[in-house]
Amino acid sequence: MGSPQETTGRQGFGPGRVLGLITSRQAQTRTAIAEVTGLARSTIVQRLDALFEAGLILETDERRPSKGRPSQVLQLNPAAGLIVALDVGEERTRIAVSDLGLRIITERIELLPVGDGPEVILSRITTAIREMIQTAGLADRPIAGIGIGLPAPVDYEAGQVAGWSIMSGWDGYDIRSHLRGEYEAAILIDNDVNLLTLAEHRRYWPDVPHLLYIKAGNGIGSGMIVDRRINRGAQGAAGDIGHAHIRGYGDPLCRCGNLGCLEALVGGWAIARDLHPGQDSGGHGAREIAALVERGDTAALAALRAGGRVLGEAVAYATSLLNPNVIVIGGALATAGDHLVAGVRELIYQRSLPLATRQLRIGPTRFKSRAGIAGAAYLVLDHALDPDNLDQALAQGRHPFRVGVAGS
Amino acid sequence: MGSPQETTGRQGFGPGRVLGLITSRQAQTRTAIAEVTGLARSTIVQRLDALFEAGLILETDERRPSKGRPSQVLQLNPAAGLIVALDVGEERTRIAVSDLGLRIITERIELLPVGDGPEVILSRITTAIREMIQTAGLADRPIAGIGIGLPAPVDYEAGQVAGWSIMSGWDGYDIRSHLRGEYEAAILIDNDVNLLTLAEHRRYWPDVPHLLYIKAGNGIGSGMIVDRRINRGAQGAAGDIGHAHIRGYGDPLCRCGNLGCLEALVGGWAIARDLHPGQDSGGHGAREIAALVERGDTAALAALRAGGRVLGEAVAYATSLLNPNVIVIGGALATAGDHLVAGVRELIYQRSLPLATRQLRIGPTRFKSRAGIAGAAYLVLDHALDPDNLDQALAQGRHPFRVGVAGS
DNA sequence: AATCTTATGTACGATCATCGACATAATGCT
DNA sequence: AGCATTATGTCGATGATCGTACATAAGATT
Repeated sequence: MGSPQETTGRQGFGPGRVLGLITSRQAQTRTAIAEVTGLARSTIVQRLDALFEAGLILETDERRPSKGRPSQVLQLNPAAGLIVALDVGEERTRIAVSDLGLRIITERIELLPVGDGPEVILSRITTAIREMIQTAGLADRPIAGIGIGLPAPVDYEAGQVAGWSIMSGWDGYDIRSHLRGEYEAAILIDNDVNLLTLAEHRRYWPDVPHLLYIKAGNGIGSGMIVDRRINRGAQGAAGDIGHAHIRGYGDPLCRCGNLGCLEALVGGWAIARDLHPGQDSGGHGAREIAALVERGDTAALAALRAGGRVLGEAVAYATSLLNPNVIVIGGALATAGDHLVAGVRELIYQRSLPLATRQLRIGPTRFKSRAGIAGAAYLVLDHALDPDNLDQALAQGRHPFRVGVAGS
Repeated sequence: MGSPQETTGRQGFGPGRVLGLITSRQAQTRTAIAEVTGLARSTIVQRLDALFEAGLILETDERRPSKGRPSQVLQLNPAAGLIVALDVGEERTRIAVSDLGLRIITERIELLPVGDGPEVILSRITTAIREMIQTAGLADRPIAGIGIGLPAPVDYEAGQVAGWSIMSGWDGYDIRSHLRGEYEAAILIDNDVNLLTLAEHRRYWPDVPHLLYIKAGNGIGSGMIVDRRINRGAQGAAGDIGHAHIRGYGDPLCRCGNLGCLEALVGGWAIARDLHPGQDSGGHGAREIAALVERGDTAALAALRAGGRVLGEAVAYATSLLNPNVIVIGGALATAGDHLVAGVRELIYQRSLPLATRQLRIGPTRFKSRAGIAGAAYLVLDHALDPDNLDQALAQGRHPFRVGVAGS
């Protein structure tokens, strides 16, 4: 006991990192934290005092029994702040307000066609948020941040839509400035698939360093966790494989104007198109397929399985390139029975290298309909609880959730 | 001047990070460092004293002129330690000893078939290193680390070959333990293509966050820098695209036993096979092609260009997935004229999304034959100069290059 | 019920990092 | 040559941080 030089090596354990130990459940009692950090317990008490004073932590009812006095379990104070999570879709936007424990307090879905442009949409969203917070009687709680998922490539640093997409009129629009007038919280904007990926990772695979997420809905997209962090790529376009060209399946016309895109082969609209040529599914092929599978339509079922194999080609290649620990498949097509996932699995195990597949786990997402919102919330949480941000704010006596500089 | 709250926010500027400012050329004089860090100049002098004492930095002859007393430019002391870099190939191993400025002091190439197994090879390498250091009169200099590139998937943390490859008999062999008896320096082992990627990034594109490297030689491999760091994947197999299946080119037999691998289409041996069916190039197709192109052989030239287009399909898909800033193409095929690169470029600009390609730069590597060694050296340098390692060592009064715990 | 064991609260002193001030050095400018 | 200007060297004061020591709390054990 008390062997020398047993420090954790790395110094610099500010309040932020201590909070990190608590939220990550690595150490939740005072003595445990002292042991893990190697710091004196008195020092830890100092850190915790700062966190108590800022209202960031609470003592739980729970006590860990021991042979002596039981220890008090500490916890992030869920009521320390609100998280506003937005999942912006092509036609509908899901708005949720949750606490720091990611428990949703209010939720609403607004019909807002993104084509109406950012001014209109953002104003209506702002109104909705204000109403929701008022109605729920939460007006006094500080907002830890606003997380927004958009169906477009996003320049995460700049907080702007980064290029061509369904969101015409949004490209380059300064979303943060628009909302900054209303809120002085951090505003974090990301691509929707990235947020699905983040949610999946944080919720179900937090210990895994590399995860590949495939969204198979009406369109096809992907996101990836590399070394425990989202990879957004140079322009925020990483994961945009929907319009990658896939040889050998007859190059059908894609809605982007090119031929033979992955999406034109296995996107929901494409599978619907192949199931009953001539008819127009009205752009909601994925939902239609899901409905058919529900009814046990064998043609739809076979189409999904075949689509899975085509998708599997693309995923197999991505597997060779990225060598993930886990592949998660989401989107309307993935959750319509196990058929798409089965097709993908089939091809991956057939195609990829044994080394890369030996320990690879492939499966459908376990989220129902709130994955996007969860991702947006995790984004905010990760930012709000970031040790550097926190320590800086606490050192300056500033409230940790009030935005510091011009920063994100 | 002296506006309040102008601190760099992040505290914890130990000697390690100060050294980082110097080596990265962000701030090379005492006053400049003080400005950048926001710390008092006297504090910086303390940090520098520690670095001087450890022999890690030097004052250059260079002085930055100003209106008053010119400032002293500081520099990493290249003679503070030796870097041993090993580029292990299938038949030959290149061994280099360099200083911390990455200037090669001695170099040698040994004929060592990896098939002889780790015991034999490593023993002969050890002998060679000892001879080289003795002959060059460097026996008194500490070794900052030994960097090893292997033509196989490598578990970087464990320092072991991770799966099937040409290196039969190496799988799971504990390379570090073998060398640990001889040296007490850090021993860092990585896949050879990862080291090519690292070298390319550090030497030519240090400011770019995302880089994709393609090695087109006899085999095909790749490596990637994601957020300024190498992505090695779950089992160290990231980038292994040589045996990914590519549809639509007739599925020729690959040397791995499968059909239609990328390597079987555009690997050096495959192109040579197509140029003169029936003959056996003796396994050195890439060199043969390079020689033919040198002589102006039009058939070889056309084959290379066509190969570039096929390779381009794979690279285009990787581009969509990763959205890199830069793609560098290396290997014997890439440096044989511009034909392969031209073919790749052609396909990428045709296939990939405009957003991802608008600012994308694609080109051949500028390295000649020492890229592998450079990568191994950078690996060691990054480790030896890692702020956390350094600060810990200095705090303990330990020499920074003597290995601390059992660690890497 | 008394005792043991472990967690927690609090206070004081030692240590360390950091800073500000003053002295000195080296060049450009007049 | 002398002055202005900027870089650097050095030292003591300050303040935060940390650890030890002692006191108290709460349950387990006997």
